[in-house]
This record gives sequence, structure tokens and C-alpha cells, in this order.
Amino acid sequence: MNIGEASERSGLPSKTIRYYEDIGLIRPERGGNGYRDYAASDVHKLRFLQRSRGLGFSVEECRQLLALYEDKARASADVKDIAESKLGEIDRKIRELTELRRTLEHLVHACHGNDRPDCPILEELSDGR
Amino acid sequence: MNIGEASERSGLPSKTIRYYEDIGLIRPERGGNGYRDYAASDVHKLRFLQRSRGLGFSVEECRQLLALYEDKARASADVKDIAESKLGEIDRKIRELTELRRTLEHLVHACHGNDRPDCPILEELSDGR
DNA sequence: ATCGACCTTCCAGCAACTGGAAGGTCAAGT
DNA sequence: ACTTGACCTTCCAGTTGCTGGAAGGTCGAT
Repeated sequence: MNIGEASERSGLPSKTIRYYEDIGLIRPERGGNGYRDYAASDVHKLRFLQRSRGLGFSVEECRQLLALYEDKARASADVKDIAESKLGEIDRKIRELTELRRTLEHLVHACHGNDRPDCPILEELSDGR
Repeated sequence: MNIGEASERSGLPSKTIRYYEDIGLIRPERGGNGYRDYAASDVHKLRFLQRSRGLGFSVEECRQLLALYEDKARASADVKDIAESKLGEIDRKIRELTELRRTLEHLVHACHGNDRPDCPILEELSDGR
């Protein structure tokens, strides 16, 4: 199947699929006309990539997960390790954002938001009390 | 003052300060030797940038905030608008990450994490039940 | 004089794509 | 047979916000 159909079936833009090939994540066959020719198993991998990227795994982590996925003798602990460290990262990000949110909300509440120039937000950014 | 001192006082790496100049956020004087020469007001702006970047504002938003900061006739509502939309963005990100966290945690819990190959995480990534 | 710490510019690279140009191919319609 | 338009190809450049390094100039102290 051509890249357009692989794109539709995997939910990834063609550009992204070509990019994934560039960085060695997939290797589709080529037809006599030079067109890429995707097998069902390629589409399967693309969907795998689409989902794992969507779960916040980096492309490099996806590469590892894909390798584990294809290694029929893998230990599930290896996969779990990756997922757990990603979970930790997500937790860290959520904590950071929540902290940010608190600060910003505090500032927004303190600001009158009228047409006069005095603004606690700018004051805070300026002198960082 | 030289860039090294401006860096220390603002908390921004020299590289970043030069970059901010490149993209037109600040314009320090130059000494006879070609060295950048930062006034106290420049350092003030750099700290402003350091704080607003830290609060999650993009460089372009920082540019707007800085312009408002320098416009003594600004309306505080303009600043509040920017801050509020940023707050909305942060909320969206937190929601997304929380959703991600839930899915990932579910998967991690379902996986035995032993040395056998069966792994619910890979299964989910593969067939996306 | 010379050393090290500073400063300068420029070029390249990170992640993970995305956009566009220039051109080849294919299937359908006339 | 010819043309149209949708598809495909490669390659180059841009995005965001820096960061690293190379090659070279300058400064202050010894």
C-alpha cells in the first residue's frame, strides 16, 4: 500500500512517516516506481508509534519500545521500567505546571484588569518580590 | 557592565542573553572594544525575561509583556489578557498530562514486570484496545 | 611577555516534525 | 492519445529556545 493509505490507517501524516523512515524506525519495501510500499505489519508498527508518541514517549523511547515489541523473548520488566520512568517524568511535569498555575492565578487575581496602567503582574515580573 | 556580570545578575546564561539580543529583545550599548555594555535597566529587563520565561510564557509572549512593561500608558487589562490565556493553556496541559498519567499508570499496574515476555503495555500499544 | 579569564562572531545541532519547491507517476475522463 | 489532477518522490529550509564549540580579540595581573 502507498504512503497515503498507510497515513490514513495509522493516523500519522505522510511527512511524519517519511521522517520515521529517515531516522530508521521503519523500512518499507519500494515498488518498481520508487513508491514506498507498506505491508500490514508496517502499518501496525506505525500505529504503535502513533500511540506511544501520544502517551508522551520520546521518539528514542519509542525506538526502544518497538525493539522490545519485536523481541519475542523480551522481559516484561524491561517495558515496565521504561513506562515507570515516564510516569515519574509526567508526575514531575504535572507538579511543575501546578506550581506555575498557582503563581499565575494569584497574579491574575491581583490584577484589576482595567484601563489603568498599574498592574501587579508586571510589577511582580519586574521586581520578583 | 560586561555580559558576564549581566548574566550573573539576571540569572540567564551569557549565550541566552546574546540570543535575546539576536532576536531583538534587548539592545545593550557597545564599548570601544566591541564588548556589550549593560546598563542597570538592561539587567532589569533580563530579569523580567528570566521570570516570565520561568512562568511559562513563550519568547513571543515575553516580547509583548516587555513592550507593555515599557509602555507607561498601558492598560492592565492587556496584561491580564495575556496572563489569563496562558493560564488556560496551562490548565489544558495539566488536564492532558493527568489523562496520560491515568492511562500509563493503569498499564504499569497491569504489567507483571517479570522476566516473562507477556506484557500488557506492549499489547495495548500494539492493538490499542 | 605571557597567562588565564573574559569577550567577540559564526556555524552547527538538539527534538520532532512541518512546509514548500521541483519533478515523476498513475488512473480516469475525453 | 492526451490531459488533468491526485498522488508520489527527494531535498532544503524553518520552527522553538536555546546550547556547544571553534577561532580569534582584549584585559588585568604577574
